[in-house]
Amino acid sequence: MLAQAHSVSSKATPKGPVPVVAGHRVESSIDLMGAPMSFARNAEIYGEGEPADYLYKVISGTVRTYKVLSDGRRQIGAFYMAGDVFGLEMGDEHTFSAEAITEARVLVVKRSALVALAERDSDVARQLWALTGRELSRVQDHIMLLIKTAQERVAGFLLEMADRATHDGAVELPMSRQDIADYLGLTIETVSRTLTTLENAAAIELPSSRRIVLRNRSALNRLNA
Amino acid sequence: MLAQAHSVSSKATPKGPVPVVAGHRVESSIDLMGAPMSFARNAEIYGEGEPADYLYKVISGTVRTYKVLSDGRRQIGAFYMAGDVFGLEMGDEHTFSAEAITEARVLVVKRSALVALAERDSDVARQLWALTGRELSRVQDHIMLLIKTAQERVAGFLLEMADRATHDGAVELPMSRQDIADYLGLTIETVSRTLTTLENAAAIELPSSRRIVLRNRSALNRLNA
DNA sequence: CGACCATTTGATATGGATCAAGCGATGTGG
DNA sequence: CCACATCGCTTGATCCATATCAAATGGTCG
Repeated sequence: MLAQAHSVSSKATPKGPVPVVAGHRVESSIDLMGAPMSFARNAEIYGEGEPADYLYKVISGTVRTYKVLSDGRRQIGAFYMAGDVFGLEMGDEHTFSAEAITEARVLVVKRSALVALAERDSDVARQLWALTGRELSRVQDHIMLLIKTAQERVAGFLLEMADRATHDGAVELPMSRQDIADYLGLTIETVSRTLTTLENAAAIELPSSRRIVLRNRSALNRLNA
Repeated sequence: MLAQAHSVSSKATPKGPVPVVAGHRVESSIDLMGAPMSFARNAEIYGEGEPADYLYKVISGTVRTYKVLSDGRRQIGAFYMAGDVFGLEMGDEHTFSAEAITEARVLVVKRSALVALAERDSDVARQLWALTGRELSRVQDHIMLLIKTAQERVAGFLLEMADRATHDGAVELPMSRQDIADYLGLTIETVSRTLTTLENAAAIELPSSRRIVLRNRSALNRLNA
């Protein structure tokens, strides 16, 4: 349940003026209808199968969505960072679970309110459609990653993250090796080994395990096939 | 180019009353705006990167969408059969290529017309959104397939096809082993071997290579994890 | 009938998984 | 403030599922 999930971390504090997230004026109506909430590291935001009454927009921090198969294998569907919207469903249940990877602030928006608004405002309707469409291309790209070799998957992942989490010249990874492995359909050991291989090939540098400098983008792009 | 692609197969024959495809009254407005076209086996319907000015609805036959990586690996995104809509894009270019697997009849609908209509008719807008959403869940399911073992992928594929192409007790496969392999991220040999394994395990029967009887669904479902 | 193409089957190779230590950073209790 | 437990990550050794290479079989069409 949503209520329960929220109780995991903190009080909902809908404080006065809703914060405006950088860029993305396309989804302005979403921003205006939400209430900000905080989630602690590893807190559940919602679970698979729960009613999808809300959608979410990341203000700060990182969120993962995932599914767990009966035998425990976990597939991470996506990582969401500042500005990204997640949890928007066509059906009435969430098809993935969502957890905060880091301490995270998230705008929570009632879906029924948006859908009702979309009924009369074709602009809002288009925005909702666009969100679903953006998600679709993301997932399609993800599929293309999953058919590649380990090196290609890791290179692809690094390039993807480089566009989203670069701080003074280095990619800042908020997620663990296990998260990366479960996103790429590999094991933690393979991810680790592949990173060291890339480091030895002078394609990247690893100042620390969560901090990666892309030394040779074209080499990574080449792997990206 | 669309024009060129179409010339591959046959003349566009927009004959009088548009045929109404079984069920799916949800997309009625789409049905009403389209012109039927025929495509020969293996004919290209559109290519990756071409302008996405049209969307398509299968009347009969089967269509595959796919991408080819620089080194020739091909990933099939989906198989579309009677009633399925494909080629609907958010951007202005097709992100996959599309080909007829069998002789196919397809309703071709101008996207701009639909989008314009959606602007004023929130029902049409919702239908377009729903189509994108349906595609999204299909792709998400596909991802879950791609992280599994060969047996699980093939079992999952058979169950998926069973819901869409069963004729008097047998699944009728319109696509080749190569198509299946490229859909599942396996080789043709692995697909073939897996099928014989499943046959030996009495889970399926193979009267012919394109005809499969599901003898033990629960066994397949179990593999589906 | 013969040629061609799709599929199956067989033999071997290999990329990534698994099993198993080691190592470094982080935090906790004494 | 240090010693030690813990956790996340890396590295090493081995195994195995699937790929690759190769050939045989079967089905289809001119």
